[in-house]
Parts: sequence; structure tokens; C-alpha cells
Amino acid sequence: MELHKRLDYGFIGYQVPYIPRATRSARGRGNIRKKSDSNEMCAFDLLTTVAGKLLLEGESTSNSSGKDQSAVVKDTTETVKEDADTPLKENHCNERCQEQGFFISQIVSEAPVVNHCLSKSTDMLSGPASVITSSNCSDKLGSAEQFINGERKTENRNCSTKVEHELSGCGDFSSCTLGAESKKQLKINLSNDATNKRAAICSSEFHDPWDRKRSMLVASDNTVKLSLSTDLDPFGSFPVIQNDVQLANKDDDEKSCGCTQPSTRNKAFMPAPRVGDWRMRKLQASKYWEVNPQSDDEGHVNVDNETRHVYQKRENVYTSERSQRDFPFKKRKLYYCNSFSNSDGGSSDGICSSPTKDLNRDASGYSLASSGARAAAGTSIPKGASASFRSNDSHVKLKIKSFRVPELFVEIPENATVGSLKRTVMEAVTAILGGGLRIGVVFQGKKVRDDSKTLFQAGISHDDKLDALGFTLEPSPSRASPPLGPEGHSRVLPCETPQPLTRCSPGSTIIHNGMQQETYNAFPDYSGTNLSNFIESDHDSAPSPPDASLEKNAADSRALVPVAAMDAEALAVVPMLKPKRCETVQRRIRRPFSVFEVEALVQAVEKLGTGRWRDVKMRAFDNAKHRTYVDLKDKWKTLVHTARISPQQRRGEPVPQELLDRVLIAHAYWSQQQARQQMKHQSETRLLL
DNA sequence: TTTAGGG
DNA sequence: CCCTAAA
Repeated sequence: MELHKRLDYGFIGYQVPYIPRATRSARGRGNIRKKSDSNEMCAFDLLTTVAGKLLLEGESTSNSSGKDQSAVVKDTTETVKEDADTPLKENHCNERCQEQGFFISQIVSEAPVVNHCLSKSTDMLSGPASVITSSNCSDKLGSAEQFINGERKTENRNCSTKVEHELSGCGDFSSCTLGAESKKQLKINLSNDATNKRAAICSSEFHDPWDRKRSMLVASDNTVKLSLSTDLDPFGSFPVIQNDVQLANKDDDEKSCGCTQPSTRNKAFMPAPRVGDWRMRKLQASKYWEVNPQSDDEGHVNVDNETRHVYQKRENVYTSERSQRDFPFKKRKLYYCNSFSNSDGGSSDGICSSPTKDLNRDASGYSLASSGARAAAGTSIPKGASASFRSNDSHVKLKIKSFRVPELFVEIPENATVGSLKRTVMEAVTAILGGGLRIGVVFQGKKVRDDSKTLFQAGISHDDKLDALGFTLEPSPSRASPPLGPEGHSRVLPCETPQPLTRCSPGSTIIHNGMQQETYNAFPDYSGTNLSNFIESDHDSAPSPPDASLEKNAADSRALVPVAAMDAEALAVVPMLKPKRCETVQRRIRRPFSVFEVEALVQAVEKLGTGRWRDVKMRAFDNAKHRTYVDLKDKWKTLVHTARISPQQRRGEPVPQELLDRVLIAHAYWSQQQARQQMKHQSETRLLL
């Protein structure tokens, strides 16, 4: 499989160009705004609204499918323009590729006040960057201005020009002030400095901190930056969804997944409460080849399939699951993946099965956010603040700065031409976008699927919570399940997939089943032992209400059927050594121990020692069904480790030093005891001999 | 099933 | 958290 080197591009996502469509009539300015009372507004309405805005984009994109998108690749030294024949008039935007990363982006601030954006040229635009500009923008500037509404013609022209200038010259980009009425701003970032890779996208005061500290060839951002700003309000009046993908130092896997912890600003914007796990993903990856997922909820799965298909049609170009270790940012990948497949860590699916219930399923570890979510979402009674807010203005003001787009992986021969690369990428993008899109709503890190739920019910009505609101672009269900014919399979198989074709269907909907069930039942009744109290705290973070689970379980059990079938099928094709049931494959949701739990654990271990995990479990976690003795043992292990490392190296919810000290003490003590026991035994046996 | 450890 | 060898 190494006939020739391949460049592995990871498209975790794209910045999808988007220009808010000004509402045709005098209704507004491309604002997502619902006239009706927000409290009455259903999530579905919201979706519709957003989707409507996106439609434009989707159309243009699909129209362009098959054609080569022109692109300007700014390599470190040169600018290449080629094949531009697809005027996407409405799409006037600019796409960039940063460090071999591709993201089509366009930031449009559609707020009334914006005139001071791009002036941070110095550190942003300091070097040649890899920029990909689609025809929509660079080559067809002339027509670009036609986008959307005639009214903007002029303004946009200006902007486009500017853009062009920028793209080619990579010069300073001061600002681009757009027309009076819509006051759009098209902001471009050419971030080039290898070390300072960030897309300087600042809409108004917002700097976009995309940290692109990744190696080349990595297109990392999968967020579509766009603003559907909605109102006359000055920017400051409503939360800015900043795409703080702060994947920097933290172990995404552990705690944050970028979105999970993207700066306090908007934890949930990129939802995906880290549920993903690369391992699981790995499994799934292989599954994708075999199973044709019908899951319409997990867009990326399908996308994967589809994309691969696309590539397989091309001689040398094809996509494949890149090997994990080849990628420096697997974590991120996971993370993004999450939003689609796992996204909610089991929280997404079925969350909303009960319309009236709190959809607040919290993938633990999201604790902070979750508490907020609890407050805002679902059944909980809104705080006074929010209430008053609503009374003043019952409309929900949203500013959508970006959409999440399913990630793509592309593998392409090293000697492939840039042009083919472009085409490849284009195809991939087109495959997704062209197929029609669906909008997903993510709130507080969780997918909101119940379309009938009102924003109020979902907790989306409070200003303060809006920063936790995100939208995702998902392949439409119809397109999502591409006809993966038999040939498709055969074509796919040889590619690799050394892993046993697995046991589960990619559809996380299904996969989540077992896990969720566990989750739901995790906290049956609390009789109120002292320790139970601790754990009860966890109950809070336990995602969803029991009754919701009932309904959901029923649905899931149905969903499981096909899985088994597919599973069998897969096995038939590639016999596995150890066929496993689907349920066993699902990795459990990660549920970080709370301090309370740690306390309980420490206390129990102090008493019982380190070799009696079952007892510890029964003693301290009897009511926490999701904590197995193995979990406790593992937690102890990590606690010991944590206690030994410097505080700076610790991650996650900080454990009080006092507890850590106790951990060390207890650990030392019991280790000693253990050693003594062994000595005893040894001496005894020796004596016997 | 539990433990103990590596992954 | 997962996976497993051992007990």
C-alpha cells in the first residue's frame, strides 16, 4: 500500500463561504430573526430559518459541482490561479488554505456597526500563506458583487476588489467597509507565519483565535465562519460566538476537545463534548467501509462514505482513513468528528425524545457548561435574569459565526498536481454541500433534535446562553446514504482497513444505545447515603431524565436490529477472530470524576486499601452504576499519577491538593502493606520448602 | 468475576 | 476508558 507516497490531507472541516442572505423584503437584513415570540419559536423554526439562509449557499455550491473551482494557491512563493470557470455569483467569498489547510471562509459581519476590523496586519499577514481562493471570489470578482441581492452590488464590488488585492499581494489589510445598508464586511485573513497561524478574522472586536498550530497539510478548521448576525443591536449586545478552537495545549481527548473548552467564551459553540475517542473512531472508520449507514443523523459517517466514493473514482486520488499516528492532530479530528457521530457522546441521540424533557444531557466533563445548560435548558426554571430578559425582549438574537462541517479525509499522491488536488477537494466539498444540507442545532454541547421544542424549552432563549448555541451543517439524509454498491465495497476493501470490519454500524445513533442506557440508569434512586450524596452531584451531570430514556431505549432497540444484520454481513465478508457484539464495542462515555467522587474514592481506599476495588465500589459507589470497580481502580491510578506530577501538568477539573496528598499517603501506605503481605507469603512458602 | 497492568 | 491475562 505504499506504492507511492501519499499526502494525507485532513480536512477536518471547511470554512464554508457564506453570505447571509438579506431578507428579501424589507424584513430585515439577513438576520435570523423570528418575529414571533421566541418562546414560541420552535427549534424547527430556527432550523428552518437558518437553513433558509444557507440554501443559497448550498445551491451555488451544488451548481458548481463537477466544475473546477478556481483556486488560488498561494504557496510560499507563488500564486497560482487556475481553472476558474464557475462563477458562483452568490458565493462571493474567499477561501483560504492555510498551511495546506483548506478552508473556505468568509466572514461576514452583518452587523450595523463594523468598520474596524482587519487592521491587524502585522502579525497576521506576514508571510506567504497557502491560500485557496475559489472562483467565486478571486476570479470572478466582477460577478461576485451580484451576490444575493442587488442592493449590495456596489458595496461588494469594493470589497471584492480589496480582497483580490489582498490575495494577490498579501499586503496589509486594513479594513473593508461595506455599504451602508447591510454593512457587510468581508474579512480575509492570510495568516502565514508558520508559527503564528491564525486566521485573523476579526469581526469588529472579535479576533478569531484559530490556532493553527498544526503541521502543514492540515486543514483544521471545520467551522464555517459566518455571521448571521441578526439585529440592529451593536455587537456587544449579544454574545459572540467565537470560534475559539483552542486546541493548543490541552489534551483534547482529556478534557476539552477544542470545543469543549474553547475558552470560556463559548464552550459549547463547538459542541462535541468530547465523547469521541480515537479508538472508537478507529473502529468506526473501518466500519464505514463496509457498512452502508443509513444513519441520517450522523452526517459525517455518510459523508465519509460518499467522499470515499468520490475519490475512488479517480485514479490516484482517493480518500481513506488516514492512519491515526500519521496525524498530529488526531485528537482534534476526533473532536470534530464528534459533532457528528458522537457528538454528544451519546447525548445527542435521543436527547430530545421527550419533547418536554430537559435535553440537557451532559457528557460529563462538560461540567461547567453543563451546569449552565441545566440552568438554561429544559425543565429547569429560568433564572430571574433570563426571565426578565425575556420580558423585555422575547426574541432570540443569534449570531451564527460558523457552522460545523463534516470532516473529510483526502489522500492524494504526492506527485499529484495542484490542480487535481483542487479538484479532489472540490469534489469532496461538493459531495457534501451539493447534496443538500441540513442544519443541526447544538446547544450547550448537545444536539438539539427535537424540532418541536421551543427555543424557550431548549433554553436557547436567554441571551447569556446563546454563546453555547451552535449550528452544524449536515449532509441531508437523502444524500447521506449514498448507494454504496457492491463494487463500492470491493473497491474499498483493498484499500486497507486492516482492522477487522467491525462490529458496529457507523451510525452512532445506534451505537450510543447501550451507553445511553447505562447512563440513564446510572442513577436510579438515591437513598441518601453520605457517599451517595457525592455521587448525586454527578447525577446532575448525568445527561438526561429517566423517562426520556425509556422512550429512547425503545427506539434504539429497534435501531439495533439492522446493526446486527449488517454486522453479520460484515463478518461474512471478513471473518473476524473475535466477533463481538455491538454493544461491547461502544466505548463508554467519558465521565470525569468529580471532586466529590474523588473524595469518596479516596476515603474508601484509605479504609479498604488498593487491592479491593470491588469493595471500594460497593462502599463508595454502589449507587453509581456507571462506575465500575475497574473504573475506580483506574481512577486511583490516575489520581496517584496526578498527585505525583506538578500541578501545572495536571488537567481537568483540579483535584484539591489535600485530596491528592491523601492519595499519596494512602497509596504509600497500602503499597507498603501489600509489600509486607508479599514478603510474608514468600517467607512462609520458603519456610515450607 | 476480580485484580492488576498495559494500552 | 479499554482490553486482558491471571487469579
